[in-house]
Amino acid sequence: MATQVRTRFSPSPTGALHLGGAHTALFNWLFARHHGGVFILRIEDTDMERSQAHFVDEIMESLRWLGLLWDEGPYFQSRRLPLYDEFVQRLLAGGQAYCCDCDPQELEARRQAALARGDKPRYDGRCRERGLPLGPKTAVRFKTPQTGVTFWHDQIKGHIAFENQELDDLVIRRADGIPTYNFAVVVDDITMQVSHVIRGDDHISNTPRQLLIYQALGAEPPLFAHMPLMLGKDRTKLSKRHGALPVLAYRDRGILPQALNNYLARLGWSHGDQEIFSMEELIRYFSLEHVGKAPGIHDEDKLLWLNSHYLKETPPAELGRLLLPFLAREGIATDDVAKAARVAATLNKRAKTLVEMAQAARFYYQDPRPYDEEAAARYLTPAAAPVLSLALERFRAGAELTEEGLTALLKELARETGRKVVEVAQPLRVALTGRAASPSLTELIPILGREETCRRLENALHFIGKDV
RNA sequence: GGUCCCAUCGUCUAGCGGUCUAGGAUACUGCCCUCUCACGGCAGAGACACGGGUUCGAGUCCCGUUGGGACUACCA
Repeated sequence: MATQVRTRFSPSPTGALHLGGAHTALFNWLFARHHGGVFILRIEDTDMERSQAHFVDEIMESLRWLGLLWDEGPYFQSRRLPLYDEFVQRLLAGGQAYCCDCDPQELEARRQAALARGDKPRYDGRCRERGLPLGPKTAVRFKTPQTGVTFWHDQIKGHIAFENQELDDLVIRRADGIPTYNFAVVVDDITMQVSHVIRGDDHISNTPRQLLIYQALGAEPPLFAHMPLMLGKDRTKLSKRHGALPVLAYRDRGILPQALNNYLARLGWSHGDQEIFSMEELIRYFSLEHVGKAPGIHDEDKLLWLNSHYLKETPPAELGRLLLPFLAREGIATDDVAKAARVAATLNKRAKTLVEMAQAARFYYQDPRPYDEEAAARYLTPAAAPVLSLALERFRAGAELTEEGLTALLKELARETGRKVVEVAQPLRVALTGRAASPSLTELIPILGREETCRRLENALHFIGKDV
C-alpha cells in the first residue's frame, strides 16, 4: 500500500452532483485532508451515451462552492483508453480474460428469461474456452475464478466475504473498445496509487469483482471503506423524488456551504455530542472509525437548523454581500453593501435561508403597500390614528433615531396615548413594514431613516382615512 | 428470487459488558424573556425491533426471526 494517503472522488457526468455525491466527496476530502494526503478528482465518463460535458462543469462548480478542492485532476477516463487496452492485453496474454462474441441482444433475452424463471441471471461462460481473437465485434470478459472466496476487511463495515461462484464473467471491455466501470476503476486506482477507496455501500457487491481483477493483475488493492447510503424519507435511495436537489440548487435556495458541509459530515459520522463543526474541526476530528454502518435519512429540517445557525454566525458585512444577489432575484436592485449589511443584521435571526432573508428585506427597499390585509384590518384602524399622528409629529420634530431613543419614544407614545407599548408598536409596525411581524422597530427605523419613516406614517394615516 | 449490507427517540446520533432508571441535537409541546415575529433560556413528551443464547451482568458479544436497503448490465 502506498504510504501516502490518496483518495479520489469519481463521479460520472451523467447528471448534476446531488447530495449523495457531495456526501461521498466530503468524506474522501476530509479523510485526505486529515491525513495530509491527496484528494483526486476523476471523471468516469466511459458511458458515452449519457455523459455530458456540461455536467462536468457543474460537478466542478459544486465542489468549488462547497470548498472541496481537489489536488489532482480532473482525470477523464475517456482520455485514458490506451492505458486500459494495455491492461486488457495483459489479462488476455495471461489467460485471465477472453474474447466473447455473444450477441448482446441474445444475452439480454437470456437474462430476462432467467429472471422470469427465478434463476440467477449470470453469463454462462460459453465463450470462455473458445480462444477467440480480439476482433471488431468482440467484447473482452474477465475469467472469474469459479471456486474460492473473495473477502476484505472493510474500513467501515468490517469483514465482508463473497463466494466466487456467485460471480460471473463480467465484460471488462466492450466491443467498441471502451472499458467498463469495474475494470476502468481498478486500472485507475492502481495507476493513480489510490490508497483508500471511500464510496457508497451500493458498491459493496462490485468490490469482489474488482478485488479479483487486482489479483489477476498482481496489484495490491487499496483499502476499502463503504459508507452508508443517504436515504429519502421513504427509506429508499435518495433521488430527485425526495426533494434531494443538486448541490447548486441548495446554493440557490440560500443555503451556506458551511451549513451543507456540516450537515453532510454529521450524517453517518459523529464526534461525541458535538453538532457544530468548522471545516478545521472536521478535518482535525474526521476518522473512518467513527463512521456508522446504518444508512441515514435525509432530514431537511436539520439542514435548515444548521443554516440558520451559520446565518447568525456570519458577520453582517459578509452577510450583506451574500444577500445582494438574492435581493436582485426578488426584484430589488441595489449594490449598496453597507445598507444590505445593516438590513441583514436585523434579519439573520429570523430567516433560515438567504432566500427567506431577501424576501423579508423587501420593506426596507420598497413601499410597504399594499399592506398585509389581515394586519391592516387589525392595526390600521381609526383608533390607531392618534398614535400614528403623534409618532409622526415626534419624528418630524427630530426624535432621536437610536435604539435607546426609540425605546424611550415607544414608551412615551404609549403613556401619552394611554395605551400599552404593544398597542402603539403594532400600528407603527404595519405602517412601516406592511406586516404584523418584523424586526424590532428600534432597529428598523434607523435603517429606514427619518424621511422615509415620516412618509410611511403619512401614507398609513391616509389609508386609515385621516388627513395629515 | 439470489447475494450482500444494515437495525438506539419521528429524524441525525452518543454508547466500544457493569458508570444506562440510555446522553446530546433536531423537530414537536408548554413556560419565561419580549414592541410583533424570531433568537435565547428552562421544562416536557419521545428509542435500545423480536426471540434465543454467552456471561455474575447485555443497548453493547453470538445465533435466529422480522423489518429495511443495495446490488443483481457490453450503466456507473
